[in-house]
Amino acid sequence: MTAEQQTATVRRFNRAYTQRIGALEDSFLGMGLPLPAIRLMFEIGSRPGTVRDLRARLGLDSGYLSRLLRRLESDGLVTVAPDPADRRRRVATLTGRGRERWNELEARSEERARTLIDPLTPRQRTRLTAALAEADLLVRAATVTLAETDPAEPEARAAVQRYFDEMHRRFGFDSSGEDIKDAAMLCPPDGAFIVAVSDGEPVACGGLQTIAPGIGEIKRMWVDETWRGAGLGSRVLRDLEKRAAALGHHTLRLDTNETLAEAIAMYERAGYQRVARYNDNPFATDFFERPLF
Amino acid sequence: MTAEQQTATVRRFNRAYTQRIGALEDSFLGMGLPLPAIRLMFEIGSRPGTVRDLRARLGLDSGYLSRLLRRLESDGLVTVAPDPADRRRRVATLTGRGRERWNELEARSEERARTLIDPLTPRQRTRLTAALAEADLLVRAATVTLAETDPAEPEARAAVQRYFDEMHRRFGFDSSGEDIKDAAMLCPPDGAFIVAVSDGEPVACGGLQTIAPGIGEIKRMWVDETWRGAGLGSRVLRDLEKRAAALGHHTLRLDTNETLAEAIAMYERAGYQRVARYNDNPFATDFFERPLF
DNA sequence: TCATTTCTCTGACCATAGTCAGAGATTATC
DNA sequence: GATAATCTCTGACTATGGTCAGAGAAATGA
Repeated sequence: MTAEQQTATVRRFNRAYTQRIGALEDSFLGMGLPLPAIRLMFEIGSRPGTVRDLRARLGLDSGYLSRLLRRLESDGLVTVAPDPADRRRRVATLTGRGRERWNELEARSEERARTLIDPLTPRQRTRLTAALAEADLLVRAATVTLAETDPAEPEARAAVQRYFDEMHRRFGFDSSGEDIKDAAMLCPPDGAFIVAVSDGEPVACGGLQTIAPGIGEIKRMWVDETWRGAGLGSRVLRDLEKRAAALGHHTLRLDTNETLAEAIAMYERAGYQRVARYNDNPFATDFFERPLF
Repeated sequence: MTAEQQTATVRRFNRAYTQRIGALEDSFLGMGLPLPAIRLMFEIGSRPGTVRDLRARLGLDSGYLSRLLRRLESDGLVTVAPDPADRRRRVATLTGRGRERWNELEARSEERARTLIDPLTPRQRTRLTAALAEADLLVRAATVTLAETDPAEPEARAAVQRYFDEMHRRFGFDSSGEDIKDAAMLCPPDGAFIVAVSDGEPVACGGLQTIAPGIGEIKRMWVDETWRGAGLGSRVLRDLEKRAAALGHHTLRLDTNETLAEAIAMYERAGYQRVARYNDNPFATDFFERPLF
C-alpha cells in the first residue's frame, strides 16, 4: 500500500467515524447538562482530583473549569473541598446524587457503544472489536511523545522503576545502586535518556551511554506490557541510535537476558547481531552489536 | 469476548480517538474560515450540488447553510447560481480561488492524516491502515439503515438495476420484463422489498414474494461489491425471514446461479440447504430451502 | 388561472463554549 | 519576615454554531 493509499484510508475512516459518532454524542443532550459538564462528570467520577489536576487532564481554561464546577456544585452533583495537603488546592468529588447521575451517564455511554455493535452479526462484532482494539493500540502508539528526560526526573525514575520491577520478576535482576549509575551515565554530554509518555503516564523508555571512544551502549530498554507490539521499542531504539550517531559513535552495543524473547526479536529486526560477551554483567546472557553508518 | 468487553473496546477506542483527532481538527483553525464553512467547502469541492442537496448531505439548517454560503460567496470562494432545470433551486460551485483554497484544505487534511501514520514503523503502518479499513467497513455496515421500500421507488429501482447489471455481467442474465413482475410481487400484502441505504446510496437489497400457500421465495439479494464481508447480506436475509414468518410462511426457498459463490456460502451459513429444482428459471442452477420456525 | 407547494433567503434570536485579566487566599523561597 | 509564586475564583467579554419564523420567487396541480 502506498503512502497516499494509507492516508486515504485514514481520512476515509475519519469521515465515516466522526460523522457517525458525532450523531451518537447527541444522546447526551437533554440530560440537563451541557457536554463539557458531562465530560467533567465522567472525569471526576472515574478519578477524583484537584482542580489543577482536572484542568490538565481535560485541557480546560482555569476560569472555565471553575465555572463548570460551580454549575455541578449548585446542581448538587459534586462537592469541592480544600486539599488538606495544600490548602490552595481544592479537590472535587461526586456526591451521592452525583454518583447516581454518573451511573446514568455510564449506562448512556454503554448504550451508545451498543448501537454500533448490535446491528452486526456475531462474526462481524468480533471482527469490529478486534480491528478497533488493534487501531486503538496503534493510534495511541503513534501519538506518544518521545522526550529526552533527565534520569533524575520523577517521570524517568518511574519508568526505570517499572523496568527494574519487570527485570526482577523475570530473571531476578538486582537493581541496588543502579539508579545512581544511571543518573551519572545516561545524560549529556555522553549519554541520553528517552521517556515515551501517553496521557501523562510513562509507557516506554530507553537510555544511551558511552562505554569507550566511538562505542555506545543501549540500556534500560523497556515497553509497558499493554503497549507491546506497537513498534514503540523500535521507535525508542531508532531515537537513541540517532543520538549515538550525533555523538560520533560508530558502534552500538547492548546486553540482555535470554528470558526477554520479545526484546531479542526486536533487536534482531533492528539489525543487531549477536557478539561475544563484552562485559561482566552477571544478569546478562546475550550480547548484541550494530554498526552505525 | 463478552458483550461488555466488546462495548468496553468500542468506548476505549472512542475516547482515545476522538481526543486525538479532535486535537488535530484544530489544524484547520486560523485559516480564516470557521469549521462548518470548511466542511461546506470540502463538500462543494468534492461534489457541487444544489443548496437542498448540500443541506441533506451535511444535515444543516436551511437558514444556517444559506448564511454559510453567503460567507463563502463574499470571500470569493464559491458562486451560487440558479439551477436551469428548476430555477427555485440554486447550485453552488467553487470559483478559481475557491479551488485553490480547497487544494490547501486537502493538503492540510492529508498532512493531518500523516501525523497519525508517520511516527509508526512501516510494519505498524500496514497494521493500522488494515485495522482502520476493516473498522471502516464494519462501522459503515453497522450504521446502514434497512428500510422496506416499494419496488417502484427510485431508490429500490436503482438497487435492482445494479443487481441486474451484476447478474448480466456474471452469467448473462436477461432482465427484460423482470422489473414489472417485481413491482407486483415484492410488495405487501404477500411480499416485501428491503433496501439498505448508507450516505444516501443503496448498498444492498433483497425481496420476498409468496409462491405458494405457506411458502415464500427470496429474490433480488444483492450487496454492493465494496460492501461485501460486512454481514449486510445476512442482515437483509434475516429481516426478510422475519417478515416471511409474520406472513405465516413455514418455508423459504431461493434459486441462484452457481457462479455466485459468495452468495451460496452466505445462504449455507444462514441454514439454507440444497434442494431439487423447483422452478423453470433458465438462469438458476442451484436451489435452496429453509424451514421457518 | 389560482391555490398550493417547494425552495432559498433574511432577520431576529439564542445556547454553548469558551478567553482573559485580575483579585484573594495560601504556600514556598530567600 | 518579606517577597514571590501558586492556585482557584469571579466578572466581563467573545466567538461559534446554531434555531426559528416568515418573506419572496418559482414551479406544480386542479
